[in-house]
Amino acid sequence: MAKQNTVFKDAFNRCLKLLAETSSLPSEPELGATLGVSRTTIRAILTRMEELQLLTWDKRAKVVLRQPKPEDYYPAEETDSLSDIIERSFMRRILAGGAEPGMQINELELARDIGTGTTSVREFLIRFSRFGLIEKRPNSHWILKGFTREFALELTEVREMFELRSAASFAALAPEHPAWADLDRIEALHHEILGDIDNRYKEFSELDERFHLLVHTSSSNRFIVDFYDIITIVFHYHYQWNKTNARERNARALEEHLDYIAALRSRDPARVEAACRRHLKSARETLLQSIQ
Amino acid sequence: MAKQNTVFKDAFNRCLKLLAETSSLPSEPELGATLGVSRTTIRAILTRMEELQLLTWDKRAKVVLRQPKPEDYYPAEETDSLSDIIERSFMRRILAGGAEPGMQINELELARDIGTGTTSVREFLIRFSRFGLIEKRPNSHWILKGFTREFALELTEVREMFELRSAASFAALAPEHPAWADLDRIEALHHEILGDIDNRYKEFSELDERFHLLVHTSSSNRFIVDFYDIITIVFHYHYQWNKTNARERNARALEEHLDYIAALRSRDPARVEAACRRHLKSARETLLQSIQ
DNA sequence: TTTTTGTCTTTTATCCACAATAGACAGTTT
DNA sequence: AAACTGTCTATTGTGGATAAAAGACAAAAA
Repeated sequence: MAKQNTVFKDAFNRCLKLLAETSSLPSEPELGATLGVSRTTIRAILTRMEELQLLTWDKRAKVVLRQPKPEDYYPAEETDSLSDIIERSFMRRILAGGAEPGMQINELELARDIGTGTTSVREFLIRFSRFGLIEKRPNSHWILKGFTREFALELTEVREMFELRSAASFAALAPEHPAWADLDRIEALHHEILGDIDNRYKEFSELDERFHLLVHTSSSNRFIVDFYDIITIVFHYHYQWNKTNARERNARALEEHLDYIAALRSRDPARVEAACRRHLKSARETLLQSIQ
Repeated sequence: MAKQNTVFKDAFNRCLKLLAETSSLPSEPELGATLGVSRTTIRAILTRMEELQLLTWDKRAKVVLRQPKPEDYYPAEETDSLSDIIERSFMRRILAGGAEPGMQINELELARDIGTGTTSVREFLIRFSRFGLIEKRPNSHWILKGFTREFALELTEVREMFELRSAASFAALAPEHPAWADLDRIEALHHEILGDIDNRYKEFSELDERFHLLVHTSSSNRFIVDFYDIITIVFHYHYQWNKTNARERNARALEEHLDYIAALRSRDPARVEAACRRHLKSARETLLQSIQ
């Protein structure tokens, strides 16, 4: 097959949820805007819905006939884009499987393993190479540089440089800048999660990403913001892998965040720097600890 | 054709130069190591040389029959790898041609224009995207973000952060570290070029890259070193494009480098920082000036 | 006039095929 | 024994084909 229709399937599933809430659907362009797909895809969705007798569709009239049933949805594993699948397989191999630094990575073998063509694997590896974990030998294989202590130290060194600078710009933002409102919402979520930490500590990872990304964004520097992708992917897979003491670690990080947020609000550069450094230091220690 | 044999042609040309200097060639593995290619390619080269009656080849005996003539060489344009060709075409389009920020980039059109397949163009764009000049809309086109003033400012901001830190580490290197010897050679070249600036000012660009890369390398941080690629490519194409006052600009930069080098030698952090800042400031001004 | 729909074209994502290149291994030479 | 060559296999780089998805444009409806 030339192209997976995951965009269609995913949009179809999301459209089913919309359908559950109304008795008729809006115009094709409007649906497209809502679901973030083109009209071509919308029309394919409507056609499929008609087939399933979920609605009648005649030009503008889209009348809902019945509520969607669980079997109307496409299974979740069919809605993941190929690049997501490749990313997950690859990260599992290099993080979980005993992947030694220096190991060779073979495009063909990886592709066979995942059950996909080589082109997609190749493109993934090229994209992934900017994270500094693999390196290409032209006309030959890739080399795994490995998720080592050095990697973590180099990553955190740059992260700290960037975040200190971003935090300083954040504190200097005009009071009417929308970032302050985002910060309010994020702070409120911190309190919520801390209030029910035993049950909700797992939500930290996502909140952490949101918070730090907000800080980095205020640098208004594409290189700084883009770099945060590396942090995100490393921490994302890392949290999945290393779960020891997650509750305590997250509770502590939440407290540090609150301190950091208060410092940002004070707009006092020295205080911002101190709070930021304190949090980054403990984030680095957590990461290093989990490496060996 | 499935794959261009540019590796063969380029290695063949380089092997001709080796051949001009001796009466017989070394073993296949040794030749391979010298030219940086596999034995398969070496054997293809030897076969071709036999065909051209440049040598007789029987197992270990490779006797040179005659000196290579100019027509024995493959033309230079056939030895460039496809990705280099694509890079050049692309940079010409976006730097020289009236490429407005926000413009759409079309893989198919670009491929037709360059006379190549879409796969190669696509892979180039993915690799190139880390330079922050283009951005992908999934399932759709790329957007040119443009070589704008903001781009230059964001680039130099990060560059300055990284270089200040690298310069500080450089000054702290042990005296026996090989980087000091590299620095000596680079400094000597500075004096040579300055001594004949009217004729040799064009050599600055390459020397500049070598010097700054040496400094960045001493950070021992892959992200900092990798980032220097972006600087390199931007300045590389930029110098080709903007040549006004090149002689004066380069002379001034060479003087600043010498000052910077002396500061590194002094190992005095304050002096290093001052010299580094001074040079980076003028480098930034030069870049910004040439943008509009 | 503005938005929507029907229809059609273009482009992207992906697989596959094949030449170029790398690399493995056994036998041969020094 | 160590290095080299002959031969063979495996992998990479690249063009081409095709379904999915985007998007252009005119006709139709509000």
